Amino acid sequence: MTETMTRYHHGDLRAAVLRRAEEVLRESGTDALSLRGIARDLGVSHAAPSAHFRDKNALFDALAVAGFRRLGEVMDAALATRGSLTDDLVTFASAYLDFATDNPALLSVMFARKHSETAGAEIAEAVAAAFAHPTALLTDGQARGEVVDGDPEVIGVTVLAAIQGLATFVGSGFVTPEQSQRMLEDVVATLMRGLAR
Amino acid sequence: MTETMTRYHHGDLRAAVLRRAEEVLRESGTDALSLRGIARDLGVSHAAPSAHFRDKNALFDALAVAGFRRLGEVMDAALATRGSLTDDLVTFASAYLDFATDNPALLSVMFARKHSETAGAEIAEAVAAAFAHPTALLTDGQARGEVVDGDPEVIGVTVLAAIQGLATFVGSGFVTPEQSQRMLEDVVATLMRGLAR
DNA sequence: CCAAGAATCTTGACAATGTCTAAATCGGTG
DNA sequence: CACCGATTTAGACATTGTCAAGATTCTTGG
Repeated sequence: MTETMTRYHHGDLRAAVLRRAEEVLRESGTDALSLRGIARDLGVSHAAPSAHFRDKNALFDALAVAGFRRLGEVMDAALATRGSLTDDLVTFASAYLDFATDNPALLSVMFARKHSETAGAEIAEAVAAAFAHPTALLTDGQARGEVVDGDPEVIGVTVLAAIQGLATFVGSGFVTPEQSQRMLEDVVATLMRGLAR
Repeated sequence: MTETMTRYHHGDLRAAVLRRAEEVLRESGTDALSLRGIARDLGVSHAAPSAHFRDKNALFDALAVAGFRRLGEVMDAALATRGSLTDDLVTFASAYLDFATDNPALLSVMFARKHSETAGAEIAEAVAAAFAHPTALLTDGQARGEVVDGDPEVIGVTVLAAIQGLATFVGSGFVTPEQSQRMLEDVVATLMRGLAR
């Protein structure tokens, strides 16, 4: 950055590329992301990243994996202390929406449909880890008798889908971050209560 | 209209560009979409589309508007005949997921965050029209005493978010279209029943 | 009817980008 | 210490979005 620490050629590229790529994504969006631009910012030649990322798609794949990993960590941290099921769901959704608000471009990369076959497995693993939480919350809730019976996986999908939908609305700008906090609570309350009378 | 378009130079470009752009989006995805490629396919010069679309972003904006309009029509058609609330919700969700399955790239364009200020209003209108249905369904359900009381807007957001989340999962490939049909029914059932016990 | 004037389309040019190839440079290992 | 693989560089190429004139067609007012 400001520091001209010109190690000869080498440094920990790949990590540096990933870091800078996420920055660009957050600050300027997806179209502003160019391999040459990143290389320029890092002070390496334009083809240097190709040693670590075969393709631009490979970079996107790596960004998606890193994104899901970080999302998982964020949720782990958010759910470190637990309360009632409703509270926990709100906490979970809130953490997710904060992530979506702070990284809309990254989120759309994560849910892009271009992942290579090989990266797909890695991504699927990270997704499973990040999305295991609601199912776990529901399983616990069932054990405490707070939650209706049924396959926690199935019920978890509903919760996950609702929150993911909200995240999409926030990420696409149809809902402002301010509105999202209220909506989130409404959605969780509605989910808990159910629609039928 | 069955008339072949190739008049002199002119024809109904703009419409032709939009049509071809949707085709490319459906058949080859977003990165395969290039203004020059479309112009080539239509047999016009590479700069011809610029008369109708200032930017590539302007084309994306127009695609998003057209997409939401068509989505609204699809839902109108699907909900022409009505049944029980549960059936109607399944019908609605099914129509949405079919759309998402058939046009994943278009869907991601529709929910991209790059819409220009001017197109934003047009899009918002189309979105409101397309997404008014679940709220209407719930209002009717409330009138019949099938649905819990409360602001239909608020409850509608939950339904919409859940379905949108499923659509995202399908569109990104995490869920196959075959799985989505079962999930959809599970999600609607869970929504109706509620989580609390 | 016809002459502007606007809309549409073409041609040419430019910078930027992703990607490929060949050569140079570094680090570690035998 | 020499060698080999990993890393980086330099150069080249096709493609793309965009801009600036210029040509062509359509429209419209006098």
